Amino acid sequence: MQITQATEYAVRCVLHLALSPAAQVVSRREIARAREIPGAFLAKIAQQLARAGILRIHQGARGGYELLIPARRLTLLQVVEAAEGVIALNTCVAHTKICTRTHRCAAHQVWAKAQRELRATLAGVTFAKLAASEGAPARNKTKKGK
Amino acid sequence: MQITQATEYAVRCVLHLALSPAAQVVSRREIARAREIPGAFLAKIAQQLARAGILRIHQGARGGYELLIPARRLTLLQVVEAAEGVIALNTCVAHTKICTRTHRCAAHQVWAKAQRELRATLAGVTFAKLAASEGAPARNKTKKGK
DNA sequence: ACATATCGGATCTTTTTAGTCCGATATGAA
DNA sequence: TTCATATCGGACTAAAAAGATCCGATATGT
Repeated sequence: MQITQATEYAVRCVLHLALSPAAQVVSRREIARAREIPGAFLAKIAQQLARAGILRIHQGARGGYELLIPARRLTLLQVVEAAEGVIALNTCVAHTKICTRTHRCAAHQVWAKAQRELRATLAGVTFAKLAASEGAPARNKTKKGK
Repeated sequence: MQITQATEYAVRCVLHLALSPAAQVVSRREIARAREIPGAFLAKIAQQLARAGILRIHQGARGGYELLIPARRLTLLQVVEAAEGVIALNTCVAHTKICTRTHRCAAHQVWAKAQRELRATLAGVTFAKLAASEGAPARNKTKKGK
């Protein structure tokens, strides 16, 4: 019932990229150091993010990671599900396929609803927003209109 | 990011009790058989539910489990957290204590919000409700007014 | 060509999950 | 008051997932 450490790292990594000048390649080493992520582990996580189309990996000298999706468009949900797989609170709501218990599982609807809400919440937060709240140390409410 | 099997079993067990005549003791064996739960495992889970005050365990001949909280009052959240521990999407929102990252963790607020919503959703569903939807096989929408 | 830097698969360790086992204990009934 | 029944509850085990690390292969800027 918790996100994994890898997901937490993925979020930190993408946030770091979102805070860097757009379309810039940032080395794994730098991200790992700045965000306190084990370097070798970050490499693995980045691969998943790359497969999901969230970032591009540049190999070779002066290589590193480049954010492919603009922070305004990139949601927390996308990153979480890239790292974690699609969110599913219970195995019975995991595969959209019909599970044999479905019809007699009273709680099924509830898991499904909770799952929808959770995904909606995460989908409602972009990395631009996160970056803003990180950039401005957020005294009390550093929010503008919306 | 998923509930455990133990939690799923706990829900099934309590639901079974909620569907039995009130204040009745139902044997572990019966519940295990009816709800497809490994008997020995159910014993462990029941202990947690008992510690949480959700049910009483009767030892000895003709022993078994008895629901202590009326189904109308008992929510899914109570059972889930009895089996799973308090829901926390991220370790940083787990202990209400201050984590060193909190102030620089932009996502913190989001996890906290998602967690609140999830708990609210589960708290909004009573076992009376679940029992009703199980009792009435729910054709399409067997819902009354609300 | 070569230093730099990531790839990506294999491997390892630790923790969690899922479940079993069994001597101890409690209880209803003969 | 004994005995069959039934759970207790802690110790134990197996399997899976999580969290990393390692390393030969590969790509690239200079």
